Amino acid sequence: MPYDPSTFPPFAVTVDLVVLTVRKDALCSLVVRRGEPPYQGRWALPGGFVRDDEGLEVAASRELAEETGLLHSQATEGHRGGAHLEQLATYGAPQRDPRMRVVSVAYLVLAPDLPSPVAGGDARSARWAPSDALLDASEGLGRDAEQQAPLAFDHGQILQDGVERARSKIEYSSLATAFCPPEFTVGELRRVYEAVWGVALDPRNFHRKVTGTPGFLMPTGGTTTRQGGRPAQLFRTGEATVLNPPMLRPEA
Amino acid sequence: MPYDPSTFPPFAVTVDLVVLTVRKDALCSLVVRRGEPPYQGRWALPGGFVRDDEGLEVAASRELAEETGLLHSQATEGHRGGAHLEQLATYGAPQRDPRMRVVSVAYLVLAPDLPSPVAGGDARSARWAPSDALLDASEGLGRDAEQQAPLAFDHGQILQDGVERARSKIEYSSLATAFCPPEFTVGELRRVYEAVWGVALDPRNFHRKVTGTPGFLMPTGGTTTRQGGRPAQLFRTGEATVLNPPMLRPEA
DNA sequence: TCAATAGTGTCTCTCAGACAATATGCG
DNA sequence: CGCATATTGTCTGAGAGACACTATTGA
Repeated sequence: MPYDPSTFPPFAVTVDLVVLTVRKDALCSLVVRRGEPPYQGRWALPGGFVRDDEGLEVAASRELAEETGLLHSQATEGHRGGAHLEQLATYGAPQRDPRMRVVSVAYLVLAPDLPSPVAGGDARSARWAPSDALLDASEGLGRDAEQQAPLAFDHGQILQDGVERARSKIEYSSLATAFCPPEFTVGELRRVYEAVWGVALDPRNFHRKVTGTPGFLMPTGGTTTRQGGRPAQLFRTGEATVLNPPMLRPEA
Repeated sequence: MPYDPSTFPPFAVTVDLVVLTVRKDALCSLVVRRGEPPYQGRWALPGGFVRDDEGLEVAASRELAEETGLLHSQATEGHRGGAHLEQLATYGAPQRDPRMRVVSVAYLVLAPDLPSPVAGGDARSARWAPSDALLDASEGLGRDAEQQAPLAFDHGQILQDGVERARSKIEYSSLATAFCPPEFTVGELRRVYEAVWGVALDPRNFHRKVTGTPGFLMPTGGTTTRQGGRPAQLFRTGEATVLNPPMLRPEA
C-alpha cells in the first residue's frame, strides 16, 4: 500500500447545474455571468460549493432554488409539481479550476418554461440561452457574427453531456412531461420532443403512440385552443415512468 | 450570497469500483475484506483515495490495476483488449463514512472471467462473490444459513446501481462482449446475457438476433467445441458500440 | 370560405417470440 | 446410435412509419 490514507489530499466539492427548458420551440439552458475571475464576464453553469453538512442532491436543490426559485419535487425520483432533478456525472480533472483542486458533481434539471426569465437570488446576471448556440461555441463552431463565447471551465462538456442525457432519456421515460406545465396537450408534448431532438415528428403517429401507451397521459377532461385550430384535449402526466415500448428518436 | 467560497469545506475524494464478471453462469462482483475500522472484517468494494494530481478516471484505473492486475483499454470509451470502465455515479451523504466527510466517485468495470481468483497487489483478501447474494444481504433478505453480511458503508447501494446499469446497458450496446474472452461463441455470449439478466433466452432467436445486427460480431473463421455438441463459430467484437434495434430484456 | 390544428383509420414493413427441422461434434 | 449444442427456417402478432381522411375552431 504505497499511499497513506491518513494524509488524504483535501478537495473542494461543488455542484453544477444543467437546467434545461423548452422556450419558443428551442431547447434552452440556464447560464449565469461570472462576476469574478477566473473566466470573469464569461457565461457559466449555475452552481456552488457543497456545504460540509449537506448532501449532494440537497446542495443541488438549494442552488437551484437560489438561482431560479424553482423547487423540485420532494418525491424520491418523481417530478410532479416541480422540476425533475437527477445526478448527471462528476468532473474532476486536476486543472479544471486554476485556483484549486475542485471536483464538481453535475446535476441535470428539466423544468417547464418559467414565467420570468430568471427570478434568482444571488444570480448576478442570468439568462436562458439556446443550447445549440452554447454547444457550438464550446466546439468552436459558431458562425461569424454574434459569436457566443464558450462557457467557462469545462462547462461546455458538462452541458453537452446533460443535453445528450435529456435527449436519450425522453426516449424511454415519461420525462418529457417535466418540460410541460401541469396540464398540456398532445401537440405541446410533441413540440417538446421536436425541440429536444431537433427533428420534425409526424403529428398523427405521435398522437397514436403517446395516447396508446398506458399510464403515460391521463386526460383531465378539459380542452383548450392554444395554437389555433381545433381545440385539443388536456392531459396530466400519468403514473408510468418508463415507456415500454420506447419513443424512438428518428435516425439521422 | 450567504456563503463565502474562500472558506470552502475540505472533502476527501475516493473512487470505488463495481467490478463485474460472469463466472460459472453467475454475475459476480469483486469484493475485498476490510483490514481496519470502520467495518473491520466486512466485505467492501475495492477503492481508495484520489491523489492530489490525478484525474478521477486515472485513479479508478490505478485502483483497478492494483487490486486485480486488470488493465482497461486506452481507448477513450472502448474496451478492446481489456476491461470496460465507465463512471457510474457519485455518493456523498454527509455521514456515509464515520471518520470524515468523503465523497466517492463510483466506477463500473466489466471484465472477462479472470484465470486466478484475484492476483491483486494490496488487496489483503479479495474474492469474487455472486452479486445476488451480496445484494440480498444488503437488503436484509438473505436466507437463514450462510448469511452474507451486508457490504460496508453504502457499498450495497453502489453495487445495486452498478448491477442495474450493467443490466440496462447490455440491452442497447455491445458491452456484453466485455464479459467475454477475445474470441467467443454465440452460445457463450448468450450465457452472459442470461447470467446478467437472470433469465433464460431462446438460443435460436438469440443467434438470429446477434448475428443479424451489423457490426456486433465479426467471425474469426475458427470454430470450437467448448460445451459438447456441434462446434460453434468463433467471433470477435465488431465495430458497433450501440445496438439498433436493441436486445430487449424479457418482461418479468 | 380558408387556414390551421386535432384526431382516426389503413396499409406495409420490420422485428420479436414460438417452435420445427437440420447439422455436426462427442461418447 | 443417442445426446448435446449450433444453425437455419417458418409462422404470427405487435408496433413504427407513411399517409388519406374527417373534425372543429378562428379569421
